[in-house]
Amino acid sequence: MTSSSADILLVEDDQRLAELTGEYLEQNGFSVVIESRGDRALARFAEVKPRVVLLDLMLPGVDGLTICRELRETFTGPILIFTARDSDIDQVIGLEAGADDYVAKPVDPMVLLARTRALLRRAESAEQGPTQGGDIVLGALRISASSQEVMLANEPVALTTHEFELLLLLARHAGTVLSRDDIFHHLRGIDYDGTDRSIDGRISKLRKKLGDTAAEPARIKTVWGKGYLLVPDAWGDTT
Amino acid sequence: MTSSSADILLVEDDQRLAELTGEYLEQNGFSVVIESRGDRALARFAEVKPRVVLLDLMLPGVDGLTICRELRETFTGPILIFTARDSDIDQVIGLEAGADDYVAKPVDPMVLLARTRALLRRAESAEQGPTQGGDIVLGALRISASSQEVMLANEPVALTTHEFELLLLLARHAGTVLSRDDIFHHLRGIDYDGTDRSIDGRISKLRKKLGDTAAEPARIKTVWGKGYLLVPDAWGDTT
DNA sequence: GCAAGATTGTGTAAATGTGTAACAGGCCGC
DNA sequence: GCGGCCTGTTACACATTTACACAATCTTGC
Repeated sequence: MTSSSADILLVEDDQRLAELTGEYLEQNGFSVVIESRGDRALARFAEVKPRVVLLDLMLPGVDGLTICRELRETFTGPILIFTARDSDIDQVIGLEAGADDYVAKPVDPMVLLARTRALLRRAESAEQGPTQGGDIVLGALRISASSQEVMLANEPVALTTHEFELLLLLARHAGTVLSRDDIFHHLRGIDYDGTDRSIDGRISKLRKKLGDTAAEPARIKTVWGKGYLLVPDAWGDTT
Repeated sequence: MTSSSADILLVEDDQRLAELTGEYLEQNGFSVVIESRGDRALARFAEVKPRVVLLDLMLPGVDGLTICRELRETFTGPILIFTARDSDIDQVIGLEAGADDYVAKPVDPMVLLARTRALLRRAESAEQGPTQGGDIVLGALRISASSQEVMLANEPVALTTHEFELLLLLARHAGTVLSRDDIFHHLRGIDYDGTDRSIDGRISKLRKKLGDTAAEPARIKTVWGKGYLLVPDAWGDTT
């Protein structure tokens, strides 16, 4: 389940090309999963949960554009189409199907890498949102990123560095479920191995310090099987 | 004059090409400002404050890449480079200079339009925050994909992960019959074996939690021999 | 280098979700 | 109305996931 997550899902039926490309991307720091069958692309996507999808259109059996559209129903991250079908009109159709980029084959892996990076750069910098730099205020909760201080109802809350960073992460994405995998990526830059319970421990401490209980968590909720979620409006009045 | 704002800043020294392209973009709903001199691009940018910059690299006097880098220091929106310099390595350099896309000249205005739209789509949807995209509202039913929360008539409905995903799927395709096979594909990525009753059970629980009865299902209907269907307008008034 | 504190990993009981089987009906063509 | 197939519902064994205490390891200030 969470066991096989990766940065990039590469959907390409030409085995040799796929492996070559995948290797190049991996040499440059990405983890890659290759899927050669179009009809399994969606299933594989659900399993791998990649940050970006590289999609060949010419797949046996299934139309790549259909995959692209169906992906877009659930996936907000970047989709890059790379294909031999390279007329102007094909490009337009591909982009309107929801793709973010459209590259003609044959494509130098170097170019693919540069474009993938450009897509991720944009998608993930935007993800952090405009709250990035300064303070976050949610009702009576105030978090100052610069001074590493947290105030709740005008009382300072003493947090350790990691507790603070976890809270900050949750607050930046307030109202969004963050999986343990997300949390590991943001806080440590590594994949979650699926067994580690240290996040749980940190959440537990955070809840205690913020006056929340696991039995009836109003502020930091557990979304079973998914992760944790900071509730935006459960922090009392701004005073 | 200084107040002249526009959607697109087009930096291109070939007068004829610039006008042709600009016209096409304007016909498609964008306001365009053309700047032919590279050394004035930054000043013009500050004046126009466009949502996106289309940048030719081969400008007399100034290096387009330098403009791109300098733009990036203040501009977070999309930059698209279109140029005659089209080797792989040029692309990589352009993208690493902070550009979001790199297109070879000559380029069909249609393609330029499609790519501009794709860039804006991503840049501006991200700007609105992550909660925006995944929400579905049908009358008094509100589903938030990002927080995995369901509200019915302003009351939260407690659903398990699978119940939630099933409801989300039905709601995304509201008004369309989804077969068990469709549901299996979307939720588990595998074929329906024809005997599994787990979907039925989940539908049953969903109906109960959403105040629907199987005898007279107004909200989630059974289409006999086909599958299930979420009725779009059976959820009461928006309140 | 020491001690206090922070961080990470592990074990385990408890909580929660899930498929399955079984039975009771309902729908359909004839 | 009849038989065959499809669906609704529920209970329950089973699997998964979580909370939290505790121990091991790592930092940090002094």
